[in-house]
Amino acid sequence: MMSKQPNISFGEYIRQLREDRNLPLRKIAAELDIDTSTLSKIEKNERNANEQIIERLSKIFSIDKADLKVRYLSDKITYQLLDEEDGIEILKVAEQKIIYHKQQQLQ
Amino acid sequence: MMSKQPNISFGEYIRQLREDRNLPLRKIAAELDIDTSTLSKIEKNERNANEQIIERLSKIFSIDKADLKVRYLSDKITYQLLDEEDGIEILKVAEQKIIYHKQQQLQ
DNA sequence: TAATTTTGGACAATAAATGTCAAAACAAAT
DNA sequence: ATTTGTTTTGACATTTATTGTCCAAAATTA
Repeated sequence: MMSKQPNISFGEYIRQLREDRNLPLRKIAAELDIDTSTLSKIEKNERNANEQIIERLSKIFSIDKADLKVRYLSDKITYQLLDEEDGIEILKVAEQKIIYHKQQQLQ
Repeated sequence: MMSKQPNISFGEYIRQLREDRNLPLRKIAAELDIDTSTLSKIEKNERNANEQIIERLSKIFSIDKADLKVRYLSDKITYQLLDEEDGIEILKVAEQKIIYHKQQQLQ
């Protein structure tokens, strides 16, 4: 389970990591091999990250990659359901379906 | 809460509704104002439905629209997380985020 | 076998995401 | 207040994904 600040967004989280270390966008963007402007947008949740970016961010900041991925994907799902009436129930049903599929995979 | 067969997919579900009534794709597709082939693909989860289609399906089959939407969106989320290691945890975190946002909206 | 239904592939048109750049806005200020 | 560095914003071309549509083959049923 994630320990701290589960309700901070993915973008806010990596911005926090970066600012804690007093690093400019320029530096991290270079390490990620993306444009400064793209990283700025990722930190403002206006652009998507991807597997490679998450991988590299986890290395740069020495954090768990799986944890970062959870933050990223949970954000995306949250965003998809934010305007839905039955967001919570949709998640519950999705959970049952995933459990069911996992079960099927074992057979 | 949805009562029956929560683990059947959206496509399988509406196919079942249709076949229970012995109706051809042609007829339902006409009512939905979409191509027969598109409806076939929706029933095989190879194409997306949308708000209008869900709305009309719920009327055609006299079922609850919200329920149908839960089926549809939970399917989409399930599909997104099916290959993820931490699918369940991602959903839990998303749930917390949604609850948090809902809470914020009230203030 | 004929009639009907269903499927799969193809295609253009539309929409969404991506990578890139340049200029504007902001902050350091000392 | 002008410089210096950072961040944000918008624009744009390119790529990728989705949509609507048609048709022919495959499958099903009569």
